[in-house]
Amino acid sequence: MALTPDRRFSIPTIRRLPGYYACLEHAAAQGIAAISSTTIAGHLNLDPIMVRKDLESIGAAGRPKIGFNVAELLAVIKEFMGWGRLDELIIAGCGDLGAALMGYKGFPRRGFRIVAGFDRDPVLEGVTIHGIQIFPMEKMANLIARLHIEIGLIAVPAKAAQQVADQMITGGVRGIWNFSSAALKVPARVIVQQEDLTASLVILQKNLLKETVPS
Amino acid sequence: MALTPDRRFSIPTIRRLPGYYACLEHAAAQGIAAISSTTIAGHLNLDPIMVRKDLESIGAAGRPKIGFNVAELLAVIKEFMGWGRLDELIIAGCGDLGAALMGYKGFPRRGFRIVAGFDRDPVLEGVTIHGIQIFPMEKMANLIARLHIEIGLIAVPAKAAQQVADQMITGGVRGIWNFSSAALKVPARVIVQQEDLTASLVILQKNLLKETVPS
DNA sequence: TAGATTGTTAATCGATTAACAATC
DNA sequence: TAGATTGTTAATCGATTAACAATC
Repeated sequence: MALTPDRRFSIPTIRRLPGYYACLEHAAAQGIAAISSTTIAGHLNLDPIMVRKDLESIGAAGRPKIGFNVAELLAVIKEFMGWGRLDELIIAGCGDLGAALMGYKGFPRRGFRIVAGFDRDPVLEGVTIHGIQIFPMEKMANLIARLHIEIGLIAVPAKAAQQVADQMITGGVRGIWNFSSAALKVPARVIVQQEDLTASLVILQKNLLKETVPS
Repeated sequence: MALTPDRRFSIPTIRRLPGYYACLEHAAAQGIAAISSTTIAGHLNLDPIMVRKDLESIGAAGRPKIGFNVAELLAVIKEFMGWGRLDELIIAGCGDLGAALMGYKGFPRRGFRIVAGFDRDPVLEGVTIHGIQIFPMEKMANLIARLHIEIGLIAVPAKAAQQVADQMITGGVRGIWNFSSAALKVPARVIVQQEDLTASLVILQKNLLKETVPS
């Protein structure tokens, strides 16, 4: 039996794609039809070879001397990133961070829709934030199951995160995007993507430090 | 002249450290004095060897048979991540996302303080969000210079991002944490850390997909 | 002591960079 | 055609994983 081609995608590549996309949108807005990997790389401070490798890995093809067709490339990235499809999410925790995520325009623009919010606080029950209704936490598992939601966002304090995760898993999510600092215990079949904004900030800081004190 | 030891830190390591920290805090709360790399790894679904390597790279030492001293390890991570120091930031764009970042409790807990917000909208002028005052955009460069701010957060729409970045650089920031999707053009000495939340979401999605269709 | 666990050295793996032939 | 740019194959680099000796 032939092995599935094992569609290999690398996480660094995925992280760079939004940059390429922004760059291409910019070019498209100026009516540019074709763009070279060198030009893209120049805008983003990257190696042109890396750009070509990334694009090749997602199935884009360019033409020697000409470069890559802008419209075509936008379409390929959009397809690969799944920005055409619509994916529904739910969010637990509608405090500051949760409310911001509910209103974050990047999600709908990229095909992600938060269909419901959940919060422990009874004051928020029935309230609508950015057009999304908030329900009591007890209803979460049931709603996840009924709507076949696959991904849940956790934006509750660290102390409550494990319990919330358990309820999400009971409902049937397969992936959790965890904005709390808690280290979640989940069954192997469930995937947790940890998001720690302070880590990003520290990386930036350390890079500044490196700049200041070169070896 | 001796080379500076070229303190090598790897970005993946930095991304994992908050997880270790959370795990250690949990252990500390239970009164556990020492913990093995295997235990930490088990909680976070990682390889114990990787945990040891990470800890070694930031200068932590354990003892055979015993493991790592919890309190000591917490201190080493805190020191390495710079969570003890206080670092001041400013933010441009006080809309949904900006306001959320201004209220994000993870920052003060980790020694980051947003000292001022800036927004184009005159309605917001003088308004205080989460205790942080908002100023008109025109005052940004001057305030950055006066307070010697080194890092600026950009949470404005993509279209306005470049102009805002230029003003930050005029003021003298050395690092920009860019939450907009715009590909910023900056001088070589300025470092941009791009944050694209939808990229994280796509990575989670792709991992779910991989789970479903194993080769 | 015996066994568990660290610390270190080597092997593997994957991502980035380089070299260069193919081609429009 | 000549030159620029892609696509591909090889080399390098860094991070992860493995093996094992040191040690409490």
